[in-house]
Amino acid sequence: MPELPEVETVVRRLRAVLVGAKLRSTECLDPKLKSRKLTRHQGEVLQVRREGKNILVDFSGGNSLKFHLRMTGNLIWEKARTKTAIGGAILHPSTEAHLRCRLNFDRGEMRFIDVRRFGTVELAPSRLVRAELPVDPVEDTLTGEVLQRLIGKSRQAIKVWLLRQDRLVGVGNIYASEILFDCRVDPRREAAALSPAELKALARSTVKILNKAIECCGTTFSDFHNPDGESGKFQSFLKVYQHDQQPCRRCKSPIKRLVQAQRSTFYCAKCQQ
DNA sequence: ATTATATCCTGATCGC
DNA sequence: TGCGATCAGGATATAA
Repeated sequence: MPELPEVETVVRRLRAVLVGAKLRSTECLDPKLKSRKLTRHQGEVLQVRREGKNILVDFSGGNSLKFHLRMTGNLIWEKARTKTAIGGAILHPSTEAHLRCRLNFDRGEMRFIDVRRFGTVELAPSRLVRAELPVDPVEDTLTGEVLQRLIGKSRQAIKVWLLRQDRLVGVGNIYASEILFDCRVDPRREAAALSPAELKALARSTVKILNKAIECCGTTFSDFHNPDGESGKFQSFLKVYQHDQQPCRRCKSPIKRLVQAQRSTFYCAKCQQ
């Protein structure tokens, strides 16, 4: 489930292989994605970057390909091979079944693979894509004061609020639970009711957990892989997510699961107040 | 204005 | 062995 760390992992790898590459053609296998604009697009890649959970591939000529992986999307890079008698790249059968889009570059092929087909790709002018953004929580610029301003008078539970991409981009369901465990804040607390000290701790934990996850190249539960097909490593550092009934790492009391806004939340009722 | 809910999809898993 | 029900969660459209 790609959240900010998984998307950042993809962006870093794609940047290394795509900058300077020339897009020759694009083939959409999923009719849901097919657009004339997209399939006619060509050009040289200037940059690959991330805005929240969006992946932006900037092209010469002022347009950008904008990908969103949603739940199960993967961007896989297949380096061009020397021509063989067989010719063309060989696809793993399970991969082929969920191949939605293939982008042919001069130096290889990028494949957009997505089991549940929630993911999106569109072509948009780069400058429009660069519209003003919500706060990106990777940098130390996320402070308690900033959180306080963003939260305002919101009465949503803090766990639900953390998932709001219109205020703070990048946090998803897995990291929201992990962040709140790290700073010992109860996920059911009303956002606007958190004290300045709690907001400071929340800001610090958010930056800390997301950066740690980026270092680990993300979390792989079932679907996520980087463009080289490798899994993330952060799943071994998860302390509450999917740890229902297991002893808390700090106090040994059983981790609880609850549902907020139709999403699972995991927390320790004793540690998190 | 904010907040809650239904929807988009498919595969894995579970109970019968 | 299979069959239907349920769950997984990012973001948006719609409802309240």
